[in-house]
Amino acid sequence: MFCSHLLRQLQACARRQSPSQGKELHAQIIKTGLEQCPPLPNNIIDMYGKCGLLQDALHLFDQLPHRDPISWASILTAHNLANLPHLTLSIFPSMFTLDRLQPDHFIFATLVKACASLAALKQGKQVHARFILSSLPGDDVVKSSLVDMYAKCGLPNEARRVFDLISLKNSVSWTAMISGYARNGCNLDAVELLKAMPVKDLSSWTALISGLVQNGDEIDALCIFMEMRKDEIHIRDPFVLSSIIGGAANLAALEIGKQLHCLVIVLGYESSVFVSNALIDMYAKCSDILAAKYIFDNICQKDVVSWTSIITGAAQHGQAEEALTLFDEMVSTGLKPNEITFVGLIYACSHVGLVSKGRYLFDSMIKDFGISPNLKHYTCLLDLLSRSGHLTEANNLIKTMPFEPDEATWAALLSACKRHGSTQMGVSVANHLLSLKPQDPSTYILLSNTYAAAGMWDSVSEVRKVMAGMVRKKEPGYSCIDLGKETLVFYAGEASLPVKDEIFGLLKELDTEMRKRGYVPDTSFVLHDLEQQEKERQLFWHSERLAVAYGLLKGVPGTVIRVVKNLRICGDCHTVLKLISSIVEREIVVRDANRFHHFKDGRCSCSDFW
DNA sequence: GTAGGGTTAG
Repeated sequence: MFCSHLLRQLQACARRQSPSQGKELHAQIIKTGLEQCPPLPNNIIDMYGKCGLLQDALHLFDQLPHRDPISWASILTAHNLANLPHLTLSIFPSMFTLDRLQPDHFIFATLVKACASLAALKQGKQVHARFILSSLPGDDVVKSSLVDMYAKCGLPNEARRVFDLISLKNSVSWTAMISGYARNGCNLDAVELLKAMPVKDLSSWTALISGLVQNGDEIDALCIFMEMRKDEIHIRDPFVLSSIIGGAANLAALEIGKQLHCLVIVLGYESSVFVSNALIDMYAKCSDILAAKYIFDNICQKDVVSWTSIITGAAQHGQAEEALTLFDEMVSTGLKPNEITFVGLIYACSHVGLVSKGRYLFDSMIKDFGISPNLKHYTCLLDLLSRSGHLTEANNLIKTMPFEPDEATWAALLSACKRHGSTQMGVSVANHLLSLKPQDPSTYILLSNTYAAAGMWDSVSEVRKVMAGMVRKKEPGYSCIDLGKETLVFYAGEASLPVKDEIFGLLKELDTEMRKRGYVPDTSFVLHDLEQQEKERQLFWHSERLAVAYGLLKGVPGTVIRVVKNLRICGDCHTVLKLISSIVEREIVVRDANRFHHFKDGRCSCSDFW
């Protein structure tokens, strides 16, 4: 009787996830002498796991004289909950060797989940095989977990094969499969499956929308979100909101982002930390760093993602001191930074040339916070060193770091070689880069200019040939401007331009004023073989200039002009926009494929390096 | 005691 009362209390405590009450309850159970009375021990392990007290769970688990499959399921789940799926898989074999027990369907599902979160296909297949050979291959819950595992390993067709074998599909099975399709770019299959679902619930819509966002199909995600609103689905939890706000962030679509923020308020989800974190990131990526800070300041329970989002936001906007101050504040509140926090911090340092501070943070991350650096950390560090002229050190780093450098890593080094006039190293880096068959058009400009500077004309023409072959396949450069009442997309060149004459007139007028102030067009950013005058004409019609001109003509006077460009901004446009910002005394913010540029009073927040 | 849908990265 007393035992069942304690059992209920344990379960309630696990649901509330209250560690202090849990410990108290355990102490009470020890006092009553019922500690070994089944089923209490397994429930205590489960409670500790759900309250985030893995060490306490393990301590009790190790002391148990008689462990059963439930004890094992509880301790394995505790490891999954603590975000340690690797340990879930590595302690599992002791179930045979130590206790001579066989896994049941609960344990299979837990193991598959661990494989899914690690995207560990090989181990996932091993668990799948063992499940088929076990005496319980018909369990639908395990099958749903397998659907998710195959989807997360990038095999939606494998996932579908298992999905079709589920005898009684519930909301979880459908959601796993829809999410799997959407995440892997099978948008039509995902939409079709949602339509085929007998009872569509909020989870299935959320799975579709967030999968599309994760796969970079934000426009599709927004369309589906509007369809969901039309269907009058009750948004009973904020999952879908944080997803779709992330979509607006990736598109740098400020007006849509603001509307979603309104929806958050209307639906009463302002207090969700997930939503607030997504809003911080959205406003930062939409270049409204003040709004991002406002959201951040108003979060009651800031977590590591809140801090990392605002630190990264400040860093991307060139506010390095602010980012470093925020970091100190974060540490003083007792929160532990994660690996992403350090990417933001080193990035911040590299943009203002704080070399020793950046190096210090890199070392401190390893020594003081026990975080081992990944490729992004090395790329940031390399960027920091090479930007500030430590080219030899940077070159050594790229050769000795324990990761294979990718296009962005080499391009960062090459860009620094160019800036610091190191032709010899530039050529050797360019050769590496070219052999990687780069995807980014601006990489080709960089390569061509490097070879041209070294007088290697054969290599220049080779670069141009490769470039000409791929340019038709690549997305053309464009710039968007959002004026609230309308959003316009401008492509380079003068064809089919709205208010063409007015734009031409304004740009011409500005060009005259710029030349008075010493502007000479830098045609090294034009890759095609053209006469000087024609090259200048090409620059004149670059999409970012058209968008800015339109903003000056049609936007509310005095407001910030915000432009989003899909490629990197060209060097000549960078010079031009600096000049324009001082001539017209307006702040212009351009978000290009890589970073933000705040042009104000003739200067840019990126310190002329991008 | 098990499975799905949410935020941060050059």
